Amino acid sequence: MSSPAPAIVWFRDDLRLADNPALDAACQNGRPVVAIYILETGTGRRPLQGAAGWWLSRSLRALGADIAARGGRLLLRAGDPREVILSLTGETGAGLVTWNRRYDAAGVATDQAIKAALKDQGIAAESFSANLLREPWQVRTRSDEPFKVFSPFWRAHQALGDPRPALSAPKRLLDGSQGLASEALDDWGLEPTSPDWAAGFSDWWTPGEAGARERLTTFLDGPLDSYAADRNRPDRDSTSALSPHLRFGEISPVQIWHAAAMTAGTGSARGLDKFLSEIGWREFAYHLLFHWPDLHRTSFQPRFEAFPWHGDPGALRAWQRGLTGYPLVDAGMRQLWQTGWMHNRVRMVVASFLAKHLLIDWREGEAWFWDTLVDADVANNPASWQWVAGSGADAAPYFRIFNPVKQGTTFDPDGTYVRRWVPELGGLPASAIHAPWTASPQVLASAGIRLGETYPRPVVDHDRARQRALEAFGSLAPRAEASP
DNA sequence: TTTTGAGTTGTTCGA
DNA sequence: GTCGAACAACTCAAA
Repeated sequence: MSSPAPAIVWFRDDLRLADNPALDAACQNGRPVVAIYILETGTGRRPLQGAAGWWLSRSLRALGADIAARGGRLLLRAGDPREVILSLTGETGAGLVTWNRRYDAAGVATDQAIKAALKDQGIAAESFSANLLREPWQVRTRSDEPFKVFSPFWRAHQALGDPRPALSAPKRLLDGSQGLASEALDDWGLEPTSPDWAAGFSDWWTPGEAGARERLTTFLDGPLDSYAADRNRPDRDSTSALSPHLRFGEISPVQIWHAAAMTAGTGSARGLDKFLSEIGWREFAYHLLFHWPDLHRTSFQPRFEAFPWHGDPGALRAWQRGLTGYPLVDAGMRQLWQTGWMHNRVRMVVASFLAKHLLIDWREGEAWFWDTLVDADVANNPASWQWVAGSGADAAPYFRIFNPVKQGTTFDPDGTYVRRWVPELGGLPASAIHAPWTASPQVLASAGIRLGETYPRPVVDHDRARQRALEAFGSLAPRAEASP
């Protein structure tokens, strides 16, 4: 008896073997599997770059090893997926192609085109829900519209019941890739060489499915209990730090949901609810992206398209480099640069600082994060930036302007976080660490600090910047309907 | 159709 | 030091 025709499983933002419906479907009925990852060009999707490229490279390495350990092989090819997939079906005689869905407009359009082309050739194509708890079109208001406000969205989402059960990983894979060409990961140049700005990343991260699982376990066993309060403390390791693993699908929200619900004891109900609602915000961001596909380019509230942003290259550069003179802002921007990640509370502070203190277009900040975050996410990143800037769905009101000094004294009271990332301020006492310009000359001298030389003076004065922002934002026309 | 309650994460001021 | 109000109305989503 000859073996059945192979199935192609196309890995994208789902670099895992467990709870992978596309993989699961491909290897049913004893089918040989051809696993492929495509470095995509020509489809108009946002190019993956910078820090996320580093992560992708490491994650593909891990996935390739995991697949090999089960007897299979991960093919790597670069190009237009509409051509690569069709070429591969010709090379293999595959009768089935499977993948897990994505939700950005260019990705959806690409997938639809490929599905239609495969059907024309009599090849089955199946796509699956894998990377969200619910598909973005499943959650609707009573009047059958998409949601624009988080709380009712999340209530309606939860009212749909528990997510589907998680799938386990296939134990063995029948390799259908004999004789097929694969490119070499190193040739893709995803990891930097000179300068190697990612040199410190591997101190912090273990990309891949095993690393994701370990991170989840560590979080559930410890910080989850006090998550409701401690999640705001950048000086503590109190968040899950799962974002890059989720970004690349090394773990699924379905797996996280079940594991968290299973682990949480009665005492941590608040921590659990809060944690799951953060997963909910990710769901909401994808809901928004699916229904408002231009989310990263166009303000959700159209009136913001008329906002007089300041083009200020010097201030932008100071922000990017962590040289604004506000220690909490600078600590965050340097944590981002050195680790590819930033604590969520600090993300809000630095984003508010860019959009409100500096009046720089949120798109500049979104683009910088897109380049420097290992978790750069096509939905979360623009949705969160628009939320902070005030232009987004259910956004922060414009008069909510974070005071970087007050945020520092509240959420980093001892200055531990600032000292870790802005070492030149390390000698300051906690009373001055968030506002060095208020320290006496003696305190500065004994800490070895010369303002304007070893550490910058503030690029803007908080009170003046706040007034300026209130006036600028207050002059905006009233809100108009955002249309999908 | 109209009404109504609600709406992630803040800061400042003055009593 | 603490507390409530002001900041600004407006939209969303359900009843």
